[in-house]
Amino acid sequence: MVVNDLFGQLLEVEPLFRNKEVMRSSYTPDDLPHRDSEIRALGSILVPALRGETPSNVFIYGKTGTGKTACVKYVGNELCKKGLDPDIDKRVNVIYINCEVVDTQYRVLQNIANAFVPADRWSHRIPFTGWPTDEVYDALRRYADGQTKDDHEHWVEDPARKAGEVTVIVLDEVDKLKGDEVLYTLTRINADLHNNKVSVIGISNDLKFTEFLDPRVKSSLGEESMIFPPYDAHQLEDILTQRAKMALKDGILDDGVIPLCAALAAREHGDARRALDLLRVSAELAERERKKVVGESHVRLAQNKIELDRISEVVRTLPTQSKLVLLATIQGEELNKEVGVQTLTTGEVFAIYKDLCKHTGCDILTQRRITDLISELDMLGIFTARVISKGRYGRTREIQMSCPIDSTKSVLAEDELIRGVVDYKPKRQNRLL
DNA sequence: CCTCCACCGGAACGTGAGGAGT
DNA sequence: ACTCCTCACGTTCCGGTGGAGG
Repeated sequence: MVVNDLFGQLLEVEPLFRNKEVMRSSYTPDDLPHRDSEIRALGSILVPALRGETPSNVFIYGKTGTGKTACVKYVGNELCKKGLDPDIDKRVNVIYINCEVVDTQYRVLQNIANAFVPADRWSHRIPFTGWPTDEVYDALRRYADGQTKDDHEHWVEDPARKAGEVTVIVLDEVDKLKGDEVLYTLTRINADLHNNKVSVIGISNDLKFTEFLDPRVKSSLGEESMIFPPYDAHQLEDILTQRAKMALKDGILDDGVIPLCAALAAREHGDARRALDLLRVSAELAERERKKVVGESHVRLAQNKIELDRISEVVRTLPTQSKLVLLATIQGEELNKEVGVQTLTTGEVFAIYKDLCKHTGCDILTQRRITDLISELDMLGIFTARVISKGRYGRTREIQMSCPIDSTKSVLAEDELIRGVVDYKPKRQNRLL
């Protein structure tokens, strides 16, 4: 049967959203609830920029979804705006780099330098490869110091800029950076500048990150440090209410929806991103059902969907050997269920795993290695493995799946190597007890 | 109280891929 | 083109261990 006017039909669905972008975590709202003190603190650290003095470098720490990035972006914007005020007239450059995307020394320097290149001078941009790193640094230094390239590619003082300008470089997720030389270079760049100043803001969700840093970097980056605490359920409610007002049409949320989203997200270390995702997915699900109102049931569904998507993604990107271990665990559990036993041990998983390797032609890793792979899968939350002692019968890990078996299997079946053995029936081991 | 199972998990080392320096 | 280094992934070796059963 041919579907008549497929998209026409789909478009007829009454949308519940007014503006979905607002619900994405990348969106920076004009008002950040419950972050006044952090915004004030950051503002007072950066305010010297408006007097042409160098603000201290700042290191910001906080778990995911605590508003670090949003606050920094917000304060950065305000800072730029205020600098344009004719009474003040101090240009401030705020350059934002996400180190998870831009993770090498070269690319960080290149990105920062290119932020100074005006749009009509596109050809002056530094290529993403090809230059020696120190030349990129030199270009960055000159740009930051108020120079620019003329039509003949010579460095000249930029007439549009004045001495005393401050550049704030924001390095989000600094812990993802490969090597700390960039940090060393950037925190010391002021020694090479004559007219202008640079200060660095590092953002991380890993508090231990600084332990591994070169002590010199550590002290200069940590001149000031800030910690963003997680939101509690009430604060999350306020955030959700504020965003929902902008993103969703009026009166489409049941009373319990926002508190429920907030409570669920608060349980997971007060992650606002998580709360917003929950609310957005809930509304999407309701919309797909062509409902006019989002109910608590949609939130529950959304939570399952998010968790399922996460697991699927993790399983999909697992290395082959880990997939085999996971499959062995699933099959061992199914086998045990038939017999009415509930504990699955490392030894059993390893035995089935060896069988699977033989059938697929994969190398068989040692049991020691498999122990580590089992720990990793445990950490990823795919199953739980805890060490127990069975007295006379030894000490081992007790492994139990903690995600839906059928959907996990179908994700595993996407792997060509494994597809042939997903429905393999392992032989029963001779087991005591 | 001691034994002894069946594995845990630390340490040291080997290997190959990929980057940086020269 | 060359070496050197680092890193991820695995192996080998081995001391360590909670508690049921004797």
